[in-house]
Amino acid sequence: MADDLTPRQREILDFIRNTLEVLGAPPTRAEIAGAFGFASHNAAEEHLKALAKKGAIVLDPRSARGIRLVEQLGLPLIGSVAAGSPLLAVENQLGRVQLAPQLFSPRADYLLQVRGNSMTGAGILDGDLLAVHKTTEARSGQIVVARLGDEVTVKRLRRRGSRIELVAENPDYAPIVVAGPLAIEGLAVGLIRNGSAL
Amino acid sequence: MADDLTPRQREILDFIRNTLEVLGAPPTRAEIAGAFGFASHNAAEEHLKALAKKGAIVLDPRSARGIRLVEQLGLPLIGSVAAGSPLLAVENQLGRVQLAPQLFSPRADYLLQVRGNSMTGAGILDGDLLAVHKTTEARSGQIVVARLGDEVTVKRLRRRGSRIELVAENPDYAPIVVAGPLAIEGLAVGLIRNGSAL
DNA sequence: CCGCATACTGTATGAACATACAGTTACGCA
DNA sequence: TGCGTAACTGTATGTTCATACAGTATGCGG
Repeated sequence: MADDLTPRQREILDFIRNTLEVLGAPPTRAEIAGAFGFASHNAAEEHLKALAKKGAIVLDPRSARGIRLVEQLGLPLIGSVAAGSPLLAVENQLGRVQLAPQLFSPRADYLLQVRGNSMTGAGILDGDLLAVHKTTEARSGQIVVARLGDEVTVKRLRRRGSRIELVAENPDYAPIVVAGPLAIEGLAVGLIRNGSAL
Repeated sequence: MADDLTPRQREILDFIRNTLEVLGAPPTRAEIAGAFGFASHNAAEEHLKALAKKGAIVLDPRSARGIRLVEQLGLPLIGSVAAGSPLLAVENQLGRVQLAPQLFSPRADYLLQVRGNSMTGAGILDGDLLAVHKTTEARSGQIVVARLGDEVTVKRLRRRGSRIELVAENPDYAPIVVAGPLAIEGLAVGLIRNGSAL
């Protein structure tokens, strides 16, 4: 969907890329119009809308120079999660990792930096980046990101009849039998290990 | 001058860096004020002015999000110089090279792509990028970028009494005795050779 | 030939932004 | 003790920007 751009739209996209490199910030509508000789900056606005609809850019509403190239968007990297805050809250984000979400299946929505050794048996080590697909549904046997009260944890989900367990992949950790409210935040769909952690 | 920042100014600079990475564009004054809890965005404005005065950033006047980090500014790369145009005119710039100007001493102001073999004896080959410090003063024996009428040339400056010569470092080229107007554009302070030219 | 998409001109409006000026408080320096 | 600088609050102003609406011209698929 992001590939079927018209020649003109491709030119606009290239101009945005170029402005980003030369100026260090995305262009305004007026700058686009100026560069292409448009008499009306609305022409630029409509090109941007078309590019946004086709998924090439994301527009930040009412923000000056609020144009973002999807190609350099990457995935948000979530570090330790502050108690009570939504997983994807800005204060939990360590930054962004340049990575195509489609590399995983289903699509990864964010990366979670794993803490602890409870999943070493599944090859998930301390410090690894876990690619997570945001969903509330998971089947038994899948590795999930779950929230137990204020705690966010990565475990394997087990349904035994009506009983739900979160099982660690490490003999040192006992399975957690879910009693209270269990919120599944997402499904593990991949893993990234930094060279220095090998 | 860009290093003697106060702790607070360093925090602001870090926030700009972070915003640039996370958002893809520099922050506005309001965003800075919001992030630091300032009640007045003028506090942000003054920090930006201080950072600009100390050379850490460059402010683009009246431009939304017009903050540029000097550290990622790089040096302009000058290619062939169009007759009659100022050396640093935009049409002569091939781009920018990510390089700390302080790498050279005195500080390099731009890079000039050398054409021809007149300075091979000094180890300056065709295609090399010559780091140039912008100045009009040079001592005898120094390698300078000089303008002779419409021509821009790189040669070694020689003063013999009242006579001024521009000497090539290649036996195939005869020294130029300066008669007409000589404008010294700059002083060679370093050299960069691209791997493919080795 | 009609409808629809692309690619614009021209105009308008309100919110976002940069930026100046007048103060205040605290701290180090001479 | 007084002065300069850093780090703010509070207010104000005008421009920059995003963005909507009403048109026009062209080409393409049905």
